[in-house]
Amino acid sequence: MKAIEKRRLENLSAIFKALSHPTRLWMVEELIDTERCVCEFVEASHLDFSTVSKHLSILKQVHIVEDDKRGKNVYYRLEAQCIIHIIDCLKEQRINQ
Amino acid sequence: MKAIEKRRLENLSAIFKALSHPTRLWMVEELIDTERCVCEFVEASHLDFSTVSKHLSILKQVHIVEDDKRGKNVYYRLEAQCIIHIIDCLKEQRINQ
DNA sequence: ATAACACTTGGTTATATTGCCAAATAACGA
DNA sequence: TCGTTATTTGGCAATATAACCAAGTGTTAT
Repeated sequence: MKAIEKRRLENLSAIFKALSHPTRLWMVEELIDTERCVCEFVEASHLDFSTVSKHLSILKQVHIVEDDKRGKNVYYRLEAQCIIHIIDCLKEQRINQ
Repeated sequence: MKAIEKRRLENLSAIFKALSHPTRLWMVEELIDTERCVCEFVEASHLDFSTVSKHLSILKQVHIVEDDKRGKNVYYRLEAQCIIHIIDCLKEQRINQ
């Protein structure tokens, strides 16, 4: 396999990897209709601030979300709108227990 | 968070997790227009037979692929057709290096 | 039967991921 | 300025993942 093809597969799989954790998937769904600051995720999830921040940075790294700082807060919103369709599409999918 | 909601997110994230490895993504793309037996993936990837088999079983568990045995070979094909659109959709996606 | 082939499964080791805590940074208010 | 709040970063321990090898299963060919 060529190096460029390997790189393409690594990049694409990184996006799926970002979505492969229940918490991050929940975050993405939360961001579908509104932006949220980190503290809102912390409050709703009961996870540590650092944990939430790291999850969001993984989503940000692959451009699924984008952020901006306003005052003391950092607000996150969905950047990759196509994620909405993808999640919808996969909701049909069966899983073996 | 309710248990049923937790389960839903775990199931959905399992699908993304299955797609989150370059080798498995490559396999899925290979299966878009044709079925393939395990040995074809082994030959093309230079990975161990057991490694290839395990990757395929992860894809099978979440119903992305299905298989059937004919003679000595096990043939895999794409079960979740919507994966094609998903991969197309994400090809547009940027990644930070 | 038994040998060969095409897998799958179990075991082990190396590496990656996830969670928390503690410390660093940055903005705001007193 | 100093303290408080909001967030990020670094470090560590527990767990999960991925690779290989070896052994097991099932089918075909001799």
